[in-house]
Amino acid sequence: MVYDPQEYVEAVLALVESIPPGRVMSYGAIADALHDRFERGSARRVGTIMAQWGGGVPWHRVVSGGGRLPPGHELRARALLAAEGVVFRGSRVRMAEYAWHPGDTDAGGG
DNA sequence: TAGGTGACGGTCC
DNA sequence: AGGACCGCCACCT
Repeated sequence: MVYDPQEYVEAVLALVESIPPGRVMSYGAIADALHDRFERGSARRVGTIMAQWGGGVPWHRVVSGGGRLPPGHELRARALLAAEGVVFRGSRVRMAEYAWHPGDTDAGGG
């Protein structure tokens, strides 16, 4: 299996773009989902990728495992998510309701 | 080849 | 609810 870092980056970005509005995915969930097709990858790597090339995708739908928003973009992400109907639990997203993974329905927890 | 770095994740207080 | 600590891992220098 030939592994190219650039290819992994594209896969991450593609997966982020597939996240339905009003739904979120954690860095770890993304890494785990891609772990099926890439032997390399981790939540850390996904975070680094988002920091560098996340500008062209719905980055606000990617949050930490605990539903926390990306450092430096908390206000921005919060506003964007709120506009999509995401309800916050303090300063965190309620992962139990909004967590999404490939293959799941696009309907939210409601 | 070795060392530093970071949009993480879970635990402990 | 908030903050500090350690473990993890691939990428870059």
